[in-house]
Amino acid sequence: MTANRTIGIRRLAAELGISIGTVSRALNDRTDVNSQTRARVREAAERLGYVANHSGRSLRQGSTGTVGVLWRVSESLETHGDPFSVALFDGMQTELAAQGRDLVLLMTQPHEQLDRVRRVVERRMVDALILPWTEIDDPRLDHVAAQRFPFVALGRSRSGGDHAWIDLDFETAGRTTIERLAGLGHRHIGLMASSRELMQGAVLTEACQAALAALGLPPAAVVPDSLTEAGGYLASAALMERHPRPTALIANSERMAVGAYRLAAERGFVVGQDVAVIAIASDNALCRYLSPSLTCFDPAPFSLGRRLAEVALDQLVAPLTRKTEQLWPMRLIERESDGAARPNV
Amino acid sequence: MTANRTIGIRRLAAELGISIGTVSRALNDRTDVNSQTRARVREAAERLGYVANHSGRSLRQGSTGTVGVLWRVSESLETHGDPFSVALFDGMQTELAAQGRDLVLLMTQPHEQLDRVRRVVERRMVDALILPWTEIDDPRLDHVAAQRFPFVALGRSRSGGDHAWIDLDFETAGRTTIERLAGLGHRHIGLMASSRELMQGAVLTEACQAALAALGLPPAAVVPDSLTEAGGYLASAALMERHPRPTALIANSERMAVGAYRLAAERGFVVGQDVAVIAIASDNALCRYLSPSLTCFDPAPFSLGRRLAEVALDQLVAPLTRKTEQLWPMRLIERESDGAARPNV
DNA sequence: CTTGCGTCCGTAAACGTTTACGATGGTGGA
DNA sequence: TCCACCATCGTAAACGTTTACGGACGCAAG
Repeated sequence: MTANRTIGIRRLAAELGISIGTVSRALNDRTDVNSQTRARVREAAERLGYVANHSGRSLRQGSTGTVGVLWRVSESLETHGDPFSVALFDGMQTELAAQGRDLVLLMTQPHEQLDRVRRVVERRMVDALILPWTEIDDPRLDHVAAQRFPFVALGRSRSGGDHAWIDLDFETAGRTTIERLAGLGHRHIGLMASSRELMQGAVLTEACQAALAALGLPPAAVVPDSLTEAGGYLASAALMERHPRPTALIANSERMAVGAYRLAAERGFVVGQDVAVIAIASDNALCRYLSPSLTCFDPAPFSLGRRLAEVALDQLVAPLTRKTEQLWPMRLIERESDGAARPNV
Repeated sequence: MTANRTIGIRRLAAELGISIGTVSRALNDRTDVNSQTRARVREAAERLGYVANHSGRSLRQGSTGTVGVLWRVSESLETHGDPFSVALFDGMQTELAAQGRDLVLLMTQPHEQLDRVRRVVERRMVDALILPWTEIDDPRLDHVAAQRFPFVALGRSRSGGDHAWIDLDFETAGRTTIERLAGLGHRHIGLMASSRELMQGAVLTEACQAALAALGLPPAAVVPDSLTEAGGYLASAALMERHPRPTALIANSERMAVGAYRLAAERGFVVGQDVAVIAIASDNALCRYLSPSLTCFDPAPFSLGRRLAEVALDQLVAPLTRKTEQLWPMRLIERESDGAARPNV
């Protein structure tokens, strides 16, 4: 193993006594190259460990062969991680790798998100963007849409024009949850929604209220807060002060549910008996090992990631023409945290 | 907002009536440019939204301004996530952003890791690599070291020559754990180590045995398995068959501990009373919300991430000369899963 | 024998930067 | 007056690819 500099295409061409054009064509599977020379080139490339330089290639063809996904990492950080996102990314990576592309994870603090998007778009650091967790008015979407940059959003939004999106089916999940709780005899339901900016909070709230109205039940008491444990603690505290006191709580994240568990324990309520808790959120190990285990949903995040990557690549070939708009189903996972309603104290 | 193509440096130069060389110098804070022209260029760049193209720049200067980190995502995937890694990455991102660089997360399935490293190194897709979770004989380290590619490993290894590394201080953690258990009266201790390939398993095992020997206690029974819940279940099952039966179990990951919890429940043992459990692993929400809550360690992963990024950049400026070798402390977090020893049944 | 066509390959021009080098004009000292 | 020097800027050559264009050659049909 010589300690030489990286081997380039001309070094390889010189080695073979042919021109760099032919080498490039051979490696890129072009038709106008003899199959025998192609084989020779392939062999030499393999033998010398040649791999095309990434910067050179992407400079020439104006594309990087990568798709970027934004990852807001703030609230994940209460030493909690983010199982849903991890599975999502794994799905994306798998799909992209199958197409010979790479996934680039762009971690950002929430307040830096727009700046980061700007830089990435202007510098053309990736070919397309995947933007998770849309807000009702989302400057990120507005920006990429205005720049005609290919992207797909996880979640709907008022922003970004009629862009491609996939969203979790909070409508069905909300209705399912309400019907389930109603069937268990619950009449007074509290909803811990996400903070007001997030689109999913609005969608979920509307879905739940509509389902309650359809059943002739009184509307839910809604308290928005952040999707964190602290948020769930505060929201549930506010809800449990209401009269009549809710016998069931719906949380928009499993961490909020954890906060509600903590509050319930402090107030002497037994989750699953005195108060039912259902999380309209993605299942993970934490949900299983809480006691009582938490009833929640499974959105099959790996598959969702694959699909998102697929749509992102679609946008690449025909930006803004193929508008995917898709609701993604979530399967209910029944556990122990929700039970029949008890008469209020 | 015109729907024009991306604005390049010559467009910007033309707009100002000066040459592209001057524009480039102005934006890159070179000395040989009039401060007045510099200001004009700055203003125009801001106004027109110019940002240097990433491919062009990195092609020219032979560096990408990014640092890559490998993320093996297989075992994280039992819908669990990976809180430790997330915090680690966040720290890296923070440190790199402060230096005007970017972090690139390279997700890979375990069996693809070496190929991925090869491609990334050859194509010069990043300037340096951070390689977590070293194996005793680690082909990834051998490869990057042979290519003289700047990198830092999280964990020691027999491979890679005398490369830069930072490792969690399993020695101290192991000793602390053993002394704590011994103090509680435990005599027979079972150790669920990682699978044999991983370096940390070997280090931890040796540390525990040494600490036991120093106290005059019999060596621990060691059963290696994967760092997953399933692995913990199997390992603890094997350990609890031993005679004398261990009154305390040490797990090398919090997921292994979860597996042990499950086995204990099935066999009618009460964790924290019949059997003590300590995880020599990074704390997270799951550890807190298990019942009983899990005694484990806090390695301050955010700071660790920052430090790793720092060392990676060190390698960049002086590859292979500044050899950082650092043990990273872990703080014990006392919870409910370990208690005084009971006489065996 | 010419013409035409198809196959294969070499030439060279891009892609958007950075930077070594040289040119220009002005200023100060001898 | 002349020379040296400095500040500032333009020119052009890289960086490593891909690809449009055209040339060379062989072969079949006219």
